[in-house]
Parts: sequence; C-alpha cells; structure tokens
Amino acid sequence: MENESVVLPKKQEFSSWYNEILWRAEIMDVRYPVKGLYVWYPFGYSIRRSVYNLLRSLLDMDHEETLFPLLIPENEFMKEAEHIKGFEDEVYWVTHGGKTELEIPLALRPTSETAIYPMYALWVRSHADLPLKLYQIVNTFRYETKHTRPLIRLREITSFKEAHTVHATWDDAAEQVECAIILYKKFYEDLGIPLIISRRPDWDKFPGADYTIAVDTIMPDGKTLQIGTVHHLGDHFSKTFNIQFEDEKGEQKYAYQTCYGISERSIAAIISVHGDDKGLVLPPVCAPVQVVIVPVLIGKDRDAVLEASKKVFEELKSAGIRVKYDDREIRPGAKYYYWEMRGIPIRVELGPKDLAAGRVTIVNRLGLRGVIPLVDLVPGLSIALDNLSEQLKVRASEKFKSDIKYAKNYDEVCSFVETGVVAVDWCQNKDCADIIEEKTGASVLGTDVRTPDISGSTGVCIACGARAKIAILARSY
RNA sequence: GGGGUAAUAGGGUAGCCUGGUCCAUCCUAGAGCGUUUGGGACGCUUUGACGGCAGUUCGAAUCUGCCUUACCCCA
Repeated sequence: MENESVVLPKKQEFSSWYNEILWRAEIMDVRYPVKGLYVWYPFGYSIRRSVYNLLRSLLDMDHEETLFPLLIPENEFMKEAEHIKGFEDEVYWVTHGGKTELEIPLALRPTSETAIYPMYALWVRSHADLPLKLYQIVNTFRYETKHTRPLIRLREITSFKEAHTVHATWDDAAEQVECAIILYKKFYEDLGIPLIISRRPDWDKFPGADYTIAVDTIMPDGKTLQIGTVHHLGDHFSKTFNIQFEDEKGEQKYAYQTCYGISERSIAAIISVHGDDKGLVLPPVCAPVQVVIVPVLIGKDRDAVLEASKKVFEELKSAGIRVKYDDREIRPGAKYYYWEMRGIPIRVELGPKDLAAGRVTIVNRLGLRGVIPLVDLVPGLSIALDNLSEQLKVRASEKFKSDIKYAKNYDEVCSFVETGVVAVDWCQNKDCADIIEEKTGASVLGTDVRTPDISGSTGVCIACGARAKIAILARSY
C-alpha cells in the first residue's frame, strides 16, 4: 500500500498540487521570510538554466545581450505619463543611502524601458545604427498587493528576459513584433507548450504601447497564464527620451520601438502543462538531467553491474547527453520515485539480467518501457528522447484543444468558462466587454486570435448584436 | 479596497478559554549502528518548535498591544 504522506495531491486539485510539487521536486523554497520572494533550489535553478539557455540561443541569432542597472532615477522613471500610471502603485523606492536621504529617489526597475532608453538616446545616431536589438535577463521588482504565487505572481521576478529594439519606421517595428512572436512560438514549441496568441484589448495593453500581442497557455484548472508579451511602442518613448536618428536625407527623425518579455512564468507553464500525479515531467530539451542510470545491485554480480553502469555513464556523457549516475545506497525503487518526482525524461536500469543479455532497460517518464542493446546505446537513447518530446507535445496539444470551446450564447459562455477557455463573438466595444465580463466572471484575453482553430463563429456580438470578431474569454492568473 | 480567521519542529495537529512537571503527538527529514536491495525496506539510538517586537507577571506557547505572514469571504 502506498503511504498517503508520500503521494502528491492529484493534479485535479491544481493549487495544492502546484505548491506541493515545488518543494517535493526541489524547484523553489517558499519559506523565505519576505512575502512574494522565493528561493530557487539548486535543482530548480538548473531547470531555469537550461530553459534560459534555450531562450538565449534563440535570441542570440538576431540580438545582442546586455545588462543595465537595477536602479532608475525618479526623474527618468517619471517621464512617460502612461507608463508611470501603469506602474506607480507597484514600484519599490530606494530613498536612502545609509542614513542620508537621497536627493533623487531611485526606483527598483519594474521593467527597464526607463533605464534603457536614456542610453538609447545616446547610442542611436544615424539610420546605420538601426535596427538596434538588445536584450537582458534580469530581476525586476513589483510590489504586488494580491495573492503572490511562486513563479507566477512575484514581488521579485528573478528571470525577466526583456528585449528592446529600435527601428526607423513604424512598419519596421511592426515587423519586429512579428519576428518576436515567431521567436516565442519557436521557444514554446520546443518546450511542448501550446499557445493562444492574441492581441490584448486596448485597456489591457502595456502602459505606453501602441498595441500588445500576448501569448498565453492554459493551466490544468482551465485558467490562462500569460507567458510572454510583445509590445509595439510606436514613437511614444522615443519622443519622451529623445531617441532620434539622421535618415538618408540628413533629417532628424524619431525612432520607433518594440519591447518583448518572457519571465519564469515559462517555467511555471512547463511544470503545470506537463506535470502529472507522479510529479514533474520535463521535456528533454530543458531537463537538467535527461537520462538517469540506476544500477540494480543484488547478489554477487554487484561489481560487474557497477562497472558496466559506469561504462554506460561515460559513454552517454561523452555523447553529449546530460546524464546522471545514481549510485546512492538506497533501494532502486526509491530512486525510481525520486527521479520521477523530478521529471527526468528517461531512466536506464542496469541489473544482472540486463548485463547477461547485453542490454539496458529503459523507462521514459510517461511509463513507456523498452530495452536497448549495449552496442546501440547512444542512438537508441537519442531516439527515445526524441520520441518522448513528441509524445509530450501531442499530449499537451490534445488537452489544450479540448480546453477551448466556442460559445454562441451566454449560457454556454458561463458554463464553458468554469472549466476552460471560451471563444465568443465580440464587437470590440468596451461597454460590451464590461457586460460580458460582468455576466461571466471571466475577462477578455484578446482578439485577432492566431493559434487555435475556432469554428462556428456567427460574426455577431454576443452582447449587442453588432458585427463582431472572435475574442478569447478566460479566467486568468 | 473592506471584513474575518489563524500562526506551535521540515509538514500536519493537541495544549491556550482557566498562566506553573510541557520531556505532547503523527508523518517526513537529518545523524549513527545493524539487517536489507529488479518499484518507496525495517529495527534501535538520536537531533528538532511555541511567527517577530514590546507589555502584564515571581513565572507566558497560554493574557494584552503592535508588526509581519498566511488563508477565507465580500467589492
């Protein structure tokens, strides 16, 4: 019989499952004595590192990495009116140096536009300097007043990847927005996370942006999680920060900008989308350990098994597979549970029977068993890893599709929204959105939805009957 | 934004009203020893807590105030 205390809550009880898995799989320790700040365990941090390596490798094709200061002087921070309005309630201020009150208070960046753009004003001189595409991976601070949650709603976002680009024309910037979306699509596709890509309604766009495109995924409880945003900033910031360039004709012009970000919510998405009742499930691409070797040590073949396991380890390691050799003095079964909780994609078992047969037994994280002859070790495991990646992707996308439904009337909206995401026809009018949000308890995520195939649209606003477009309605984190 | 409830070992609880043998308990974790080992082994020994700061008192986990944090309800 399974002891209840060692079993994870079922994934259906998402909230307790999530909190429990964070410490059982050693991702985050939530006991740090400041609200909304959490500690990365080394294992969690190693996941973070491999996820961000992937993100870096995608960005590095077309961007350069940089690093700006954490502190932003009040006068710079206060320059862009819309931007301030969006953030002023959640900024931490540094007001003292030691006991001396600072002449100009310093903000802990809630995001870095106002840190970066004064420098961009110095760096951008001519059209030859454009486009400028930089990014940084930093911590940011927001004084969240509600319900903080590890990796999801934080007072210190520890892993904010923010890119900031500058272009000569509005259209060039718009094109960059599309490039960023493609980049994020690729990133999440590699991680097997399905996306809703949509344009945020005007009242929900980034403070100071022309428009915002967001990528969301669906959590196990049917709520959406925003896991990336791309903003077209127009020339709002270039005018306030005086980012000008000389064009081919020698005229001074204001530049157009974009910015786009991804945070550790991407890791919350990996945990939540792929995880199951047994624990974490990591796609091979971001698993800090892709293969764990568990020697099965019994009786007299002990030394031979140990030696063979070590050889397997060396072979996989030199083939570039991230592999772990677990030779702890505990029973093999305990190791199986241990590594399943931590989401390791493939377990290699090697015992006396395997040794005699010249093979290893492999079990992937979804429970698929097989054997690989020792002579085929590396190619065999590469295939097994690829298969698992594919299996995860398919599983996630099937669940995702079943979570989105088109609703043709209020009754359907109200019932569908309890468990998932709803597509409705909406006329784009704020008044109608207020009515819809009021009646359903969900909010408008966005329009111009690109990802899911939604059929059945009537083209008529569910609230007022005017001409309408599909909008996505959801409860969200 | 408004209201409520709570905080005891790594986690879960009892004790609090009625201040005083309080060495409390269950699970887990850590240390040590022995027997084990193809899906979470077992036995014995041992470690570990009253959220923080003040106050009342001979004496505070227990009473009072403030702070912090968490959870629930309402807008």
